[in-house]
Amino acid sequence: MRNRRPQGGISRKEAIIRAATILFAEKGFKDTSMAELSKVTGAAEGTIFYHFKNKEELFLTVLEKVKEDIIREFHGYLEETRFDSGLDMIEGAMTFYIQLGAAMENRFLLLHRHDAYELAKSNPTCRKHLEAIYDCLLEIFEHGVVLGQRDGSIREMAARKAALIIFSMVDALVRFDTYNLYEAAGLYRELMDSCRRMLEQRKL
Amino acid sequence: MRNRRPQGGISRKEAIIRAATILFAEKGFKDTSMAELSKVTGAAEGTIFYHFKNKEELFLTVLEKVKEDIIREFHGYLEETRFDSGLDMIEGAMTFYIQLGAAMENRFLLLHRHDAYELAKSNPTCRKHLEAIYDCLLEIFEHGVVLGQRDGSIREMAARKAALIIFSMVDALVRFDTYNLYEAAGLYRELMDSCRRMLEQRKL
DNA sequence: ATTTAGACTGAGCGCTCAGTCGGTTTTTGC
DNA sequence: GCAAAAACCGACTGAGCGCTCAGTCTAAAT
Repeated sequence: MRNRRPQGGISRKEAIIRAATILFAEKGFKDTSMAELSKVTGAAEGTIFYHFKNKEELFLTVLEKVKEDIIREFHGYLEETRFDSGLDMIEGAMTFYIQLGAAMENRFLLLHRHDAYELAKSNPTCRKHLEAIYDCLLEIFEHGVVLGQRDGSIREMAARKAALIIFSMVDALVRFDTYNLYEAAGLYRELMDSCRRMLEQRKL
Repeated sequence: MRNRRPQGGISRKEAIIRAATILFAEKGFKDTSMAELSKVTGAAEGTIFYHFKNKEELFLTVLEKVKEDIIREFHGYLEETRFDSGLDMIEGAMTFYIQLGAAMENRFLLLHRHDAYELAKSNPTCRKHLEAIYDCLLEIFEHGVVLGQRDGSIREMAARKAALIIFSMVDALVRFDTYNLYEAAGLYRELMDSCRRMLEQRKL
């Protein structure tokens, strides 16, 4: 009955974090009970509270891992990819964001819930994690806009605002996909096309 | 101590619905307790369950009112406004959506939470309300695109997809505003400008 | 004045939950 | 091989939850 070393070589603590990520994402913070988490992981409730002093701290640990995962993925992508123009860079980043949204579905779902934002109101650590994620994402788009304006592929406009608009568009696509409201694949081409028209320099 | 007829001439049931709308929007379904709702309205807990058979039915009643409010507002707007072109209609509808998002902040916040979508999975009535709201909104944008394509102000593209993209853009702005992530006013011009460029016919 | 039905009450019930604690097992360092 | 430390266990606790119910109050009908 005892199951000390969980399968796959990962530690019990790590197993709890992974299971919690899925549960928090799929059911939300309030609707995830420690009893259920205990059942899923095979760890006793006491064990969970041995590793995390309370439910909120567990949530914060989950969010921190999500932050690290997302930032690592994006930095990895930027390092191993070269772009011909700022517009190219933005399109590449958009595509990568959409792919990542599919590959890391439950981590993105967690970010689309209200739990983290509510906690961020009272918890500075939580706010820091969220800011770090969005800063990373917005910076990439913003940088692309600035580059594109230098190389002439993108029209003059406030770079941060453009980044926010682009971000809201790809994020909506990821949302549509996770909620099965509309097949992301079906909207992808129109979205990229619209975004290019929105940004590119007009020939006078 | 007794407070039978609540102030303002509205019935006790109506007062409960209004208070519940605010609480569900601001704190979410789970984090709103009947005890708190009882305190806020001045009605005993038993009274709430006299009017609504359970918490879920109260939530559904709230959502139904929200649906009616939003649809009424949009139909009213469309009836009393004339447009010069399809593109004009879309821009008008976008502006109206953004204004409505500010004027009916907590009703929109309710729609941006997960509660209704989670309930919709198991409750067909809930699903119907949500579908009615989004059908109403998307139809307006879609109709604008079709009109614009006929009058030559909008380029050829799948109308439903264009409507989804436009909707996701204005909805993001309303979200930025309610969460105080970015002042909606500061993004408004760029958003409308970008959207026009995205949609309009290109001179060859 | 009496009846009656609908609106309303609040103590209390059964249950779930996050978190605790005393004790046990496993791992580690020597 | 042994002791100390770390990991783990699960029964338990008390607070808070949605909801019930036996009964009270009010206003209109008779």
